[in-house]
Amino acid sequence: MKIATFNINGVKARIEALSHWLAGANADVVVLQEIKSVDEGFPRAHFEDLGWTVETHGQKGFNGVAILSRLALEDVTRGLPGDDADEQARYIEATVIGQRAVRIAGLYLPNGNPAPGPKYDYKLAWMERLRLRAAELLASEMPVVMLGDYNIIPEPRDAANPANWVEDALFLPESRAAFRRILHQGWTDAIRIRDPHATRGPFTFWDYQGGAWSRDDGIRIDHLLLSPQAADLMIETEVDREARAGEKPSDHVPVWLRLDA
DNA sequence: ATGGTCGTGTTACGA
Repeated sequence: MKIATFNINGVKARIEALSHWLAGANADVVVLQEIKSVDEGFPRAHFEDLGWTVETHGQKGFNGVAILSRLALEDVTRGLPGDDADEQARYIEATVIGQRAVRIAGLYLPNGNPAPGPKYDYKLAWMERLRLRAAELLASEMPVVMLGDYNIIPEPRDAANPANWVEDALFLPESRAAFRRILHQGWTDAIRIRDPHATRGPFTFWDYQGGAWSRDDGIRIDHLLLSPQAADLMIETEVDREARAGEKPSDHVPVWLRLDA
């Protein structure tokens, strides 16, 4: 089972780039972030005609997440538990039925800038809610893949120029500590453990501004976290870096893994 | 030193 995450930065603007990547990737499940669309505005029929089952959790203008799957989905839930007043569409879960059942959590973690401020407070509160949900997912003892745009640069080696990020919500010590607090529950950072001693990257995001892509001034903020039962099934994991060089690209690239499931 | 690029849905704001 091949499972991917892709922050597409607007599904309507990215139909061609996304369809092109899907045609070559041969993924079974894809979680999308920043669809920037309400559910009724998502080009559902386009992807259904290409053979995908589509589940969306959108809102007007910003944010929004979705799941595309070639395999059957069960028990789809929308929204991160823990705050009924939170109206931002950033979280969706489903169980994918392959050779085995795998629980998938697709997330778009708040950016949090500027920090300090209310947006940063919201980011940290959201991460605490994610920590509580992550603990429940681990307790299920299922293979679980919790993946998406975490808006967290875990370590200096995950940025080409870490000094540029020291006051940014993506890299502040409190943000990184909150991410580690979740990791240390027992999750595996798939891309990192593939190459534990890497000194640079691999990056998953390059800003549109200032020629960041051409200078390879990137950061690693899209992550795949695996429960122990999922980590035991991992075969390979990769960043599809070349997607950033295509026509009208997202500022993020897809990251994926293959499970023996 | 400054401003720089996208997408959405209007011409502001979030990233």
